Amino acid sequence: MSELKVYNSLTRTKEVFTPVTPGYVGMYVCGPTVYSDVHLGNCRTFISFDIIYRYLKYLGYKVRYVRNITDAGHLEGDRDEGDDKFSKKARLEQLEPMEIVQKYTLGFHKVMELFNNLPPTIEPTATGHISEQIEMVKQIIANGYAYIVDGTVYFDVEKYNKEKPYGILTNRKLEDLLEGTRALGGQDEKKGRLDFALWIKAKPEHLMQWPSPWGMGFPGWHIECSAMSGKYLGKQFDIHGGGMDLAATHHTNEIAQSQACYHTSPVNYWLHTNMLTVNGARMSKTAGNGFLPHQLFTGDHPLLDKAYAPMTVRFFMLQTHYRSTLDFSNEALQAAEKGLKRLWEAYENLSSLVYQDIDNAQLDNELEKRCINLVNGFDESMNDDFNTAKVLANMFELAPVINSLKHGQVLLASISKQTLELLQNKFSAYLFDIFGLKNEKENDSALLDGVLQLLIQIRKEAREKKDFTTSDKIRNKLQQQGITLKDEKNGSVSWAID
RNA sequence: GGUCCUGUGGCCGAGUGGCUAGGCAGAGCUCUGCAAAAGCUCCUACAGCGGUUCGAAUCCGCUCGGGACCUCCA
Repeated sequence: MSELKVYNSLTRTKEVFTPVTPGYVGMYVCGPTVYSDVHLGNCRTFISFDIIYRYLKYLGYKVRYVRNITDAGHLEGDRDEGDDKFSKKARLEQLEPMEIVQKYTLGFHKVMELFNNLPPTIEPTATGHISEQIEMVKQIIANGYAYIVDGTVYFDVEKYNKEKPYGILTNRKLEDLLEGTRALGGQDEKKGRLDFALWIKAKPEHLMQWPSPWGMGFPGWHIECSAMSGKYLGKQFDIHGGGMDLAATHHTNEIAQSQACYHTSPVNYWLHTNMLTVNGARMSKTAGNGFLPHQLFTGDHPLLDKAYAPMTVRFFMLQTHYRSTLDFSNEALQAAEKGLKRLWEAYENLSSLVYQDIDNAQLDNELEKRCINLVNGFDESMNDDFNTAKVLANMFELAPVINSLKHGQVLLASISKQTLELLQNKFSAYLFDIFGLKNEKENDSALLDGVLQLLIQIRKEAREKKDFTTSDKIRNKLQQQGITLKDEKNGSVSWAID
């Protein structure tokens, strides 16, 4: 089998993945800022990394997956004045800041569960790691890369850049960055216009503030990830992930902070997911074009024709590579819904096949070989920077083969028992364990099936008497209720909920 | 302005220089009391113009279009 290769933003190439400690992987993903509902763009990133997490586990790695909850300190805009988002929202909703945090953290977890994302192994909060952040800031000051102005601590970017390339992650030179930076207000305190705050002095009216060696304040925008990844994954760890929008500022500053503190590059592989777009423009909180998950599940949104199930959305996202932009549209979602249905039917057909060793002479070597190649292609594609779309294409190529085996167009003995088992095992592993899909039909109760079996029996008797009026009535009425009856080749009848 | 990404058939989308990805939609056929489902077949595209090459969707250059980041955002 091939080796796992991942696209590393730091080097802008695909590299063979070699963890720091053989057999173990440390992965940090930037989590949500919990002052409002997560939108689908946020969800895309978390789903992408959920797949990556699941695949690493499938490969046999023991993975420590850390995803933070940002619940402190983010300012509105690039200013040293102004409230943090939690205080502002708290005033609007007349709640304690920690009530806001609680509310949206619970909402976030609920959404992650609906999408069937596995929880991270550690989910640390910024407010729970204030002292770690303060210690890190102290160390950066001690190392000479930060300065204090009236209770606020700034990182000295220009000094840092003399030793290490500050813009390494996005391939930018400091001069270019300085040129591109617009003059913003409230920057008089800073020595350099790219300098960013590690610790921010709080005004008396700030609701969230903590004591520090520099007075009452709150942590800067980027230090929490550096402090918490360092604490749980070490000074140098394997994978750091997040949305592409975080690379230029947040991740760039994380690298600088960790270098300045520990004198080591914190992350070996930087993985960035691309944006979800609506009509070609990026979905974002501030642009107001965000879809909330519940709007999608209920269809309650002006741009949506109907409701879509969480698994349809998950599948929709799997059809595109995580580093490509994905455009959100009704047409694309409907296509995904139908495609997923077809895949489930193929999977159900596959699982129902029981091998019968009738005659080995009927083995179709060509078909056998084709099946094996397509199945082995699953791992090959995933090893190529998690190409989920390619895996799905192979599955769809196998679907007609599976369906033919089931419906008798092709004899089951055309493939060997081992190959059938290989298909069954790999489909199951990929659909459930790696892609994290679940069959929403599973909720169907035994009771419903019992009732339908009765109707199917009555219809069968009617058909035997050529009483098609009755038989069609049963089928049509059930269809109106959203239940489809299918007369199979062998005379049995199956049913499905649309 | 700077740093990048991107342009694939009606739509969505994968793509390692040579072997028509795949899905959805559409058309025809087989099966069937009729449907549905399933199977088979058809629809062979790579923004434009040059270049490299025996051979380019894939590499290079230019032109045009779209997008992201440089300011909180996954």
